[in-house]
Amino acid sequence: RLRKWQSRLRVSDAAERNLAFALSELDRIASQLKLPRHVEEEAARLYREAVRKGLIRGRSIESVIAACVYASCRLLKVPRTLDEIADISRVDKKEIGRSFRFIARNLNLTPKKLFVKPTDYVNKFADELGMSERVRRRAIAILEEAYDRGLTSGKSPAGLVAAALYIAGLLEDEKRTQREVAEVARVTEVTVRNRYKELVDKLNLKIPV
Amino acid sequence: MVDMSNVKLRIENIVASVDLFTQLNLEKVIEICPNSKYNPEEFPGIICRFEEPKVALLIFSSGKLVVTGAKSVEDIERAVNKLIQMLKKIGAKFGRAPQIDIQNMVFSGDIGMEFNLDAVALSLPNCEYEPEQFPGVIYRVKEPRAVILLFSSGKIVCSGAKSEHDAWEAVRKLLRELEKYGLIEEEEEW
DNA sequence: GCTTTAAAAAGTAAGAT
DNA sequence: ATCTTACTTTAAAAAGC
Repeated sequence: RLRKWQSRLRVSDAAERNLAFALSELDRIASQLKLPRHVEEEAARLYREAVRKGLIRGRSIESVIAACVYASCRLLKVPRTLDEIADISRVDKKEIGRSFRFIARNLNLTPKKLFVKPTDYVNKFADELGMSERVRRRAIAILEEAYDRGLTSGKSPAGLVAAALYIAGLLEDEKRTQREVAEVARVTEVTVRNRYKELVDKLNLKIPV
Repeated sequence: MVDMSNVKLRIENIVASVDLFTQLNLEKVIEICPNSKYNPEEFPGIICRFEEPKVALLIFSSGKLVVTGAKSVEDIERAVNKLIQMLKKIGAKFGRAPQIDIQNMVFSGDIGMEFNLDAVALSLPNCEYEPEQFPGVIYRVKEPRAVILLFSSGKIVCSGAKSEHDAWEAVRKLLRELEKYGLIEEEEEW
C-alpha cells in the first residue's frame, strides 16, 4: 500500500519536474525571442495538451517545447522563422521540425489554422529592413500576382517574400541588397536570386537599371 | 468514377525481407562478396551490392536479408538466388526455399494536372503541407496503407504500398478526395 | 528511438570554381 | 554567379544498442 503510494508520488514528482523544466525552457525561448505573453501562454497550453496526449514519448522535452513555440507563433500569426527558434534551442532545426509536424498532426493543427499570410512576413522582414509602407504594398502586390499565376506552390514562403521585398525595393528606389533580404528571411542569397529571376521573368517586371 | 486514364505510375524501388533459413558466418561471407562492407560496430549486417540485378543486400547472421533498390519482384528473386549460389560455395546448406516478403514499394508518378497546394492543403482533410520544410503535400492513405507526396507539378511519389495494385488503389483514393473537395477541375482559376 | 540500404519528387543549401 | 553534390520528405525490414 505504502509502496504504491510512494511510486505514485515519484511519478507525479517526475511529471512535475519535467513540466517545470519545460516551462522554464519555454520562458527562456519566449524572452529571447521577445514573444508576446499570449504566444507564450498558448505554447504552454499546447505543451500541456501534448503531454496529456502522451505525444512527448520518444521526443525530447526541448524539441517539443520549441515545436510548441513555433506552432503558437503560427496559430497566433506572430511571424517567426523556424531558424530563429532553432538558433536558441539546443535541438537542431530538423528535429524541431519533426516534433512540430508530429504535434500538429495530433493536436489537429490543420494547415488552415497554421497558415500565416505572406503579408505578415512582409511586415516582419520590412520592419527589420526599415522599409516603407509603399515598398510593403508593392511587395504584397507582387506576391498576390505571383500566387494568381501559380508561381508560389511548393516554394519557401520566406524565399518568396524576400525576393518580393528585394524587387519592391528596387522599384520604389529603396534598395536593399540580396544579402540583406536573405539574412532577415533566413534563406540563402541563391534562393533570393532564383525567386527574383522567376518573378521578374514571369510577371514581366521592369527593373530600373 | 475517378478518371485515372491520365495517371501514370512507375516503380522506383522495392524493399523485401528474406529468410534463407540458415545461420551464416558473416566473417566467411564477407570474403566472397566483392563490393561489400561489414562493420559490426555500426551495423550488424553485411552491406553488399550486386550490379546485375542492380540491388543492395543487407545480410545478417540469422540468415535473414533485406534486399533494396530492385525495380521488379523478379530482380529480387534473381538476387536472392545469386546470393544462395555464392553461399553454397562457402559451404552453406539450404534445406528449403527462401521466403521472400515484399515490404515496401516506392513509385513515382504523374496525375497529369497542376495543383495549387495551398488550396489542396486548405480543403483536403488529413494532409500536411509545410513548404518551408518540404515542397510537397503529404497525404496518408489508411487502406491500403500508403503515403503519397503530391507536388504542384502534379507529379507524385507513392510509398509504403506492398503491391502495384495497392499503390494504384491509394492513388485512386487520393484522386477521389481531391475531386470531392473540388480540387480537380481547377487549372485556370488559381 | 537510432544505426544501414534504395529511389523518386522539387526545393533549398553548401562548397568549389 | 553558376555548377555540382547533397540534404529535406515518404515507407519498410533486418539485429542490436
